Amino acid sequence: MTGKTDAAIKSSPTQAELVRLGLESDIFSGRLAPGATLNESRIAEAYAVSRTPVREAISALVRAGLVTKQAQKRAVVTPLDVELLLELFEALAEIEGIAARLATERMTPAQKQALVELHDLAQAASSDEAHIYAEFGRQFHQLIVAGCKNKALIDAAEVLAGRVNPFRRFQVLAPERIRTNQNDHERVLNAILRGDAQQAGDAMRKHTTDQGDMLVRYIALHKVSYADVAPPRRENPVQTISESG
Amino acid sequence: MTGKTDAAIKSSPTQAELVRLGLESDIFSGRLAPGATLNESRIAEAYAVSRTPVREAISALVRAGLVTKQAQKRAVVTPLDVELLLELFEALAEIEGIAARLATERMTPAQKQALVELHDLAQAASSDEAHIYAEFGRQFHQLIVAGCKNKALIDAAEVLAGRVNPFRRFQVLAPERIRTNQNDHERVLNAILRGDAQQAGDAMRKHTTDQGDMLVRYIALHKVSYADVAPPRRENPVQTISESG
DNA sequence: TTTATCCTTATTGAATGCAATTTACCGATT
DNA sequence: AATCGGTAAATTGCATTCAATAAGGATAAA
Repeated sequence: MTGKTDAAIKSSPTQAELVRLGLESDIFSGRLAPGATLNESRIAEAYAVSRTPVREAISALVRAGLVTKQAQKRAVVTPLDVELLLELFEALAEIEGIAARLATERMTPAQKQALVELHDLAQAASSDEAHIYAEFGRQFHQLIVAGCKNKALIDAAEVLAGRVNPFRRFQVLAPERIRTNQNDHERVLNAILRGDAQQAGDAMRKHTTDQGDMLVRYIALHKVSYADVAPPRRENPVQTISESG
Repeated sequence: MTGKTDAAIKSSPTQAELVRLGLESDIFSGRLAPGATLNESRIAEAYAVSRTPVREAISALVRAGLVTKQAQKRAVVTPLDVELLLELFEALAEIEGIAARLATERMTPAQKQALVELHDLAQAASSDEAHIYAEFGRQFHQLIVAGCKNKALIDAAEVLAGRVNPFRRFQVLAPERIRTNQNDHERVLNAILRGDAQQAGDAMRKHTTDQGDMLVRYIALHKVSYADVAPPRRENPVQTISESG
């Protein structure tokens, strides 16, 4: 493989897929805030592709629930809806609870060990930047969900976690909240190590429920309004993909 | 402006959406069997549209899990995979169990009444054609899931039920199996009416688990092989959408 | 000033065309 | 006979283009 077309980078991942990943990242990071409108042409320009793959990417995000769209109208990043957010967390809590229950009996000793190590890492990181701790927290949940070894369930959990993602960034992890979080995780972890599936499931469900309540309360208290989330008028900037080579 | 384009029928539902619904129906009915390949051009021809909306429809089905596709390769109707089928049913059973538990405390009296009536209707229909009873059974599950009043959970259940759908047609409902099914439903129904959420959830989960086991056993026993499901060579016919007016 | 209506522009939905890749076919070699 | 390679045909991914619809703004009326 020598020259080929200098534009063609690598076709294994489709253009549409690359755009999808880019937009998803923009949404998760808040560069595309809930309520922002998506302009196909502008996105196409930003990613240096035609509108076709952009449309595919957008419709994928619609199916994932991250973007909302009516026929003939502009796509918008799914707006903040406290009602729905609570429902998402309720569903996520139930499913993660199930996953934890199943994982207790399905994780290999090595996987349980990995979970312990991750927990300890998080403990050590808890004094560092909050977003570092948050990442460990996310991985903790992910490891447990993966432990249930049921693709369909893992999928469902990922979809829900993804939909909740854009709103997590509103949540500031105060040191005290990190402590609570860590205690919750420890309770789940101990139940898993003890082999008490029921208890693990219950603890996990309660933990995620609490997380949701906290987030919703934070949003309500700080009056995170539509305006904070979606600039009312101005067209939103779109991240340009960085060209490599 | 009287005539307009005679081809343009009505643009509220998108072309892509119409094609998606058509393909979905073909898959559920078995006209497009698991393992069959989807040819964009041919489908486009059959539906009298260009390939663009067809591609959108296909990628929607991919996201729903009904169709499988790798970049640059042909899309195929997701093949029969007993392993995965068991996982799907396990996940569906857990989620429907949760839904039943929540529904017990959230359904209005009117909704519970509707459930009772549906159950009685099914009872009466149980001696008729099996597929009529099957439809009532589907609705019974659907009413309960809807009763949990959590959009996210309802969504998750629908996705899973949809993925399992293409394989249900292998299952012949023998009179004796209908009896068992009806008994299961009655157990769930009684728990709901009694207000015993825990019991309703457990009964529901067990019921759906059993359904899955039955289906998988049927498939194994009757040696439903890949060949039965996917004609190895021949291109598959595609249903033509019926033109109205 | 506010509100409603028309008109212009911006934007989406879909058709068509082309390059790149995969699949199918066929003869050569072991 | 089966496997491997190479070539032709089929098929996908994407760009481009055009018609149809929605959004935005100016003008007129209240």
